[in-house]
Amino acid sequence: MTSRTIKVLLAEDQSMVREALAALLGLEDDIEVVAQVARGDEVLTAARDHDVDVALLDIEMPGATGIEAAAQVHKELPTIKLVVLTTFGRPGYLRSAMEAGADAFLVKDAPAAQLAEAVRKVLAGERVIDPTLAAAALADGANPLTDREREVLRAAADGSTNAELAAALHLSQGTVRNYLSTAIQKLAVRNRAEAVRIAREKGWL
Amino acid sequence: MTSRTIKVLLAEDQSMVREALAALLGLEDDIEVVAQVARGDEVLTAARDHDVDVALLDIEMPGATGIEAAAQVHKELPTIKLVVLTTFGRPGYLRSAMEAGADAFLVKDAPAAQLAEAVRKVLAGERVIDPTLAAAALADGANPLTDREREVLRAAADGSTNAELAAALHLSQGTVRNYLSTAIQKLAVRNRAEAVRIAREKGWL
DNA sequence: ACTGCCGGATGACAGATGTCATACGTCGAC
DNA sequence: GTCGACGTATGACATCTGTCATCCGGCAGT
Repeated sequence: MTSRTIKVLLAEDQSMVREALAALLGLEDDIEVVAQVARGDEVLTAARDHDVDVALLDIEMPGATGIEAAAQVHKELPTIKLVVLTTFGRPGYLRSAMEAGADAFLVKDAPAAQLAEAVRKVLAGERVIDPTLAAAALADGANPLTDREREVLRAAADGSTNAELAAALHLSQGTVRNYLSTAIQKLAVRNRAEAVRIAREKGWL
Repeated sequence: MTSRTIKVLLAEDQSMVREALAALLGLEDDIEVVAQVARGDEVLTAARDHDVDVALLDIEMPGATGIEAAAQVHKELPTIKLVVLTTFGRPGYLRSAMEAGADAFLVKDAPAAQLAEAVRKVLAGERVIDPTLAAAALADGANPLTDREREVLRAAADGSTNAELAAALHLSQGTVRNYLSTAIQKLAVRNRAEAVRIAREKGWL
C-alpha cells in the first residue's frame, strides 16, 4: 500500500466550497476524491459504497452534523480515517469530534496546504489538531450543561417564549424557566440570549 | 482583448476556502487569479496594484464586508467587474450588493461551475443573480428599520441588557426600549431575540 | 408655513423573565 | 442502601422587557 493513491470522501454542504476543495485535493498526485456528499446523513452509505481511505467531514451540514457522521463511520467502518473540518474553531466541537473518533480537526481558516497534509498524516496513523484550539478545549473543560438544559437552551435560541418552549418540549413553564436559570448560572451570564451566545461560541449547543 | 486571460482578484477570509476557490478557477484556461486577500479593507489597494478585470468578493470578512469593498472599488475603479459571493442567501445582502455596484451575486451553495460562468458573463457585460433570491429581495421590500433602530438591534444581538445598551450607545434606557419596541413591531415579532434573528435572516442587520 | 418622520426622552403599566426554596421520583455510584 | 445528580414541578418574588401615550427639536418635502 505504499504507492496507491489515497481515496477521499468529501462531505460539505456548500457545493461551491465542496467542489473547490475537491479541485484543491485533485492537484495532489497521491490523492483522489472518490465521492462527494452534501448531507451528513449520506456519509455512511457513501463510505460503504466507495472503498474510502479518508473521510473529510464538514461539521455544519443538513441531515446530520459531520461529528455525528464521524461517529457512525467510526463505528461501522473503523479503518476509515476521519478528518473533521469546520468554519468555527469552537473548543467544544474539537472535544466532540475527538470523542466521535476523529483523527484530525482542521479549521477552514488554516492554510490550504494543511488539508492534504492532514489527509496524509492521518493515513500514516498520526493525529492532527490545532494546538491553540486543543489548549482552549482543555481550558474550557467539558460542557457543564445537562442534556435537558442544552435542549431547552437550543430551543430558546430562536427567540421562542417560555410558553412556546414549554409546549414544544412538553414541560411546564416553570420547569423551562428553571432549566434556563441554571444554564444561565452555569455559563455565568445574565440572560438566555447571552447564554445562547456563549454556549454557541464554546460549541456546547 | 478577445483572447487575453481574465485577471481575477479573490477576497475571502478563510484561507482554505480562498485557496480552494483559487484552485478551482485555476482549472479554467481563460482565468487567472492574480491576487488574493483575506480582509475587506485590503481589497481596494490590491485592486489598484494588480490590473484586475474581475473582483470576487466574499461578504463576511474582517476589516470591511465584501459589500463595502465593492462600493469602494466601484467608486474608484469603475471598470472592474464585481462578483459578490456569500454563504448566506439573504435578500437584504443582494439588495445592498446591487446598490454597491455589484454585477453578480452568487451563493456558495450554487454549483461550482457557476463561478467561472459568472466571471465570464460579468466581463461580457451581463449581470448574474439568482432569480429565487431576486424574487425574495423584491418581495421583502426595503429594510424597514431606521439607522438607529438597526444600531440598537445590532448592539442587542449579543444579549446585552437595556442598561448596557443605553450606556454603550449614550441613550436613556427608555429610548433603547422604544427603539427595540418599534423594531419588534416593524418585523412583526414578539421580542428582541426574534427581531435579531429575523433581521439577520433578511440581511437587514 | 405646515406636515411628517426621525432622534431622543419620560412615565405608567402589563406581562415575561430570572431567582430561590422546596419537593418528589429515578437512577447510578460507592 | 444511602447519596448525589438529574428531570420535573410549584409558588413567590424581584426585575427586566415591551407597549403606549405623550412630549420636544430638527429637518425634508410640499
